[in-house]
Amino acid sequence: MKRPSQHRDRGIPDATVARLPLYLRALHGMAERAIATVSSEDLALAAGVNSAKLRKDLSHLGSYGTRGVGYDVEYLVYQISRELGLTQDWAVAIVGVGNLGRALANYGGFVSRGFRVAALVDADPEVVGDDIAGLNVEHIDELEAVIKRRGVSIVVLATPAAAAQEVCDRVVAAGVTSILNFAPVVLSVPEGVDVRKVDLSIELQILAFHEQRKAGGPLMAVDSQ
Amino acid sequence: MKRPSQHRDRGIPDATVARLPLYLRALHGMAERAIATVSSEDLALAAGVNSAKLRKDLSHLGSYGTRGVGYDVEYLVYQISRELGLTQDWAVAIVGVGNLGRALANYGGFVSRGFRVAALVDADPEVVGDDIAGLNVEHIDELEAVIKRRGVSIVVLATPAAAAQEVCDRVVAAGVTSILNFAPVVLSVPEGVDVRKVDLSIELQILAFHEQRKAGGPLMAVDSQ
DNA sequence: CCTACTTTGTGCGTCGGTTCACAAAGGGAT
DNA sequence: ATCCCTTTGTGAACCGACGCACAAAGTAGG
Repeated sequence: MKRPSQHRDRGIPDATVARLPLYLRALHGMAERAIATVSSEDLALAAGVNSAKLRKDLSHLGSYGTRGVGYDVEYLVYQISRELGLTQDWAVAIVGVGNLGRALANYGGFVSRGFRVAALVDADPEVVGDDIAGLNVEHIDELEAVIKRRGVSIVVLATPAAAAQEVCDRVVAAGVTSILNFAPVVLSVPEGVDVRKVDLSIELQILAFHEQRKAGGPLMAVDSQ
Repeated sequence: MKRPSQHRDRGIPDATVARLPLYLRALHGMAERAIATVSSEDLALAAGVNSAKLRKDLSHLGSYGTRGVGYDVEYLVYQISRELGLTQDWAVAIVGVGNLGRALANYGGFVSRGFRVAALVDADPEVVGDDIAGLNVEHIDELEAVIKRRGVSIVVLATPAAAAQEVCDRVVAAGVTSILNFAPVVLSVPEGVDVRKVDLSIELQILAFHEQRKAGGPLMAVDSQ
């Protein structure tokens, strides 16, 4: 009982998954401007990728396009959202309410994509109890209780580097299997737990590398200043 | 027709460049703990990569290890820093002093890697003139002047999405060729300008995709144990 | 000096991802 | 209905990255 048209089991490449949110963002913009259908060429342009790549990416979800016409914007938004799991509501906890944690709590981009900041947690008694972005900051001692009570399934780590691994261990022990880590440390987690890391200074260092190349050119003789 | 191959191939793969900051971070930690030499195995563990990959990455910079011994920590720190261009001082301007811009201005990870936040710029008269992280927020009208006066070579965009492209155009026109973009838009820039983007909600969406799979997505195909 | 041991540097098979190019599929006009 | 035009979906070549496995190169000890 094999369906030739169904190849959406396990087989979506990581590189494709990483681009789906990009397409989704471009599609949302088009939906707002009341664009009904879009060609792979135009969508690729809006998302900043090659059109062949876009078509191949979308083909992994199924055949949602119409040859000679393009893709229906609304329908594609729905299909990608469903594939990414954005049709459900995700409760996110932010641990570490420093400058970054605060910025994240106030960041509008989360809410608009099916993510709900359900809890803020910190260790500093100075900030525990504060109201930030309409949420009460809770104490780190309550971490496990908060996760269970609020049904948190994704944790954002915005703690100092030194505290990240310990907090990570605790949230994993509490059943969380998806972590977004802003602390500049390599977290070690058991099999089955997903960690994605964002390191702001790493991005700058990569830019610096290329900038240095550009500035120096083939002859790197201007370094004495 | 193939390009004549350079004797010294200065072309370091992008994947390698992206990992060098990771190695550097691990090495700094070791230097602080007074570790003099380190094997590829240990360093790879600390950086969270495969040891063969690490050795191959380092071999692109030169033969800085000693067989049977390992790598000299201090020396390797210097070599990687130099390769990344971190031995010089980079002046960074942050445009957009909202929650995120504020967090970035206060983020310690920049300064410790050779980056100096040299200017803060915003359009809101409410925040222009404020002191944040020891810096005076300047008005967007002064953008070009500030870039020139402070020798800014890297710009961090933390503006609303709607303003990002216009600011981008202006900083590019002012001679900046390296941009770190936090705004959720695809920037279009001329050839020769590097843009790296960080989109917080994209990372969450990727996590949600995998989380959905784990939880039992379209098919309840949960592995036993 | 010679032997035993450690660790680097890399050749090579493999794999995933990107891109090209085109046949297949649909719409619209006549 | 038939022809022409547009655009998708994909086979296949290409390209870079990954990781195994091993020879080369070094240390240490007798």
